[in-house]
Amino acid sequence: MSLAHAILASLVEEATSGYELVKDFNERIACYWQASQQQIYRELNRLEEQGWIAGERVIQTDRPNKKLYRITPAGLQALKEWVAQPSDPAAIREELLVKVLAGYLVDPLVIRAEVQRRREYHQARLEHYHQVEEAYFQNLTAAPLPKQFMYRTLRRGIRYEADWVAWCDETLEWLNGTASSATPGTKPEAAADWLATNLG
Amino acid sequence: MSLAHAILASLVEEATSGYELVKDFNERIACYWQASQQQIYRELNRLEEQGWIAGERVIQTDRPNKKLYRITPAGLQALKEWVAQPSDPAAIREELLVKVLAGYLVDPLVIRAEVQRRREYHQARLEHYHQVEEAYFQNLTAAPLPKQFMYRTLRRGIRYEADWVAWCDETLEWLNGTASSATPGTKPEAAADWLATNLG
DNA sequence: ACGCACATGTAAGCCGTTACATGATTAC
DNA sequence: GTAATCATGTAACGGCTTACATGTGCGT
Repeated sequence: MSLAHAILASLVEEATSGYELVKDFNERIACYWQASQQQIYRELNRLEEQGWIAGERVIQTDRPNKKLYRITPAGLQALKEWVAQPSDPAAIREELLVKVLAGYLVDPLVIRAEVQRRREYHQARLEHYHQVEEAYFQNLTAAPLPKQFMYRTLRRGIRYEADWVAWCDETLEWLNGTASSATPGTKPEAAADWLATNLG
Repeated sequence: MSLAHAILASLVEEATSGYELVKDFNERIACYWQASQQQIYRELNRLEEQGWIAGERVIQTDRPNKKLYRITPAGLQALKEWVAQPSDPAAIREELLVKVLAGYLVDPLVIRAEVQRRREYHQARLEHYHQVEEAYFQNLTAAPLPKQFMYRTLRRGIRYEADWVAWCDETLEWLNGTASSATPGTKPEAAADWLATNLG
């Protein structure tokens, strides 16, 4: 039920329409929580039924009408209680790494192209985050608390993207060396030597 | 359908039982793909129905009987085709960062304790990965290709955990400064100045 | 007339989580 | 006897993905 709380957290400071929330999730929230348009509209309906948010129809003349949602006292209370509870790390399910693991089965050019593509993706996000950082988070010591907490989430996004770029770089470097000389479809030999190791 | 392919990739080099696969997923695969016991057994049944793997009952006297699964030629072909296709980055849904965003709503001690807890978690995983690295990935240039590709996935895990530790450290440092002087339940003021910014 | 930004929905199906369930063998 | 490891399942539920669907108002 964390999507609900991510929405609540976004509604604390100002009333927002579903359409605007979708944009927020695509833009500034995406670095730590992704949600689709369909998910968001459904969750808004649930939250309203539950009384944690209240929607208000706003008639607009220059645009289609919209519905503005505000967090209710009950919603704020629920959010605070949820924030105070411990949470587990997110599960990781990264297709690219499954493909890297099986990379010896295909033409090395395939993996190299894919890692290169990922590098460009993360590099673009990183540059965007840096622009946001420069434009909106300069005088942090003078900024209000919510903004300082928000900066912490941006820092996570920056680190995450930079780290991916660095992994792509070291992987590309390796691919340009050893792997380029290998023949595709190389017969796999026993390589899982570390199978016996366990996580405490 | 990537769990299926993660399983296929694990079965290429050797026949494995469901029980062993569960352990593999908890230990060496967890750094890029997490799956529960229930998921794995269900997926093994589906893969066998589809003809991508073949199971064989093995009678054991010193232990309960087990079922060994092998990848079939059709399964290997399917895996190769899947690996050759491009894949999107994984979706991130990190509860901790939603809580950090709303951190100004609660006692600063709550967030600090939670970030500290996360730091210890990632630090422990990092140390484990480093042990695996030293024990099993020393002579990489002489190692067979599959092992070298596998090392790339371990490197991703090492980087990921180290990056989290570093973010926790910089966040804790900040929390020990500014945030400790703030009163809990501070009234939120307009802080979402960067709402207008868009991701290309 | 057409495309774009704005604005909000429905529905099917798959995947993952949670809870429950059973049983064999070894070691203490 | 009882805990730990080995070994394999079933079932309900909820969340996420994918595809489809509708309509307004502005600018060119």
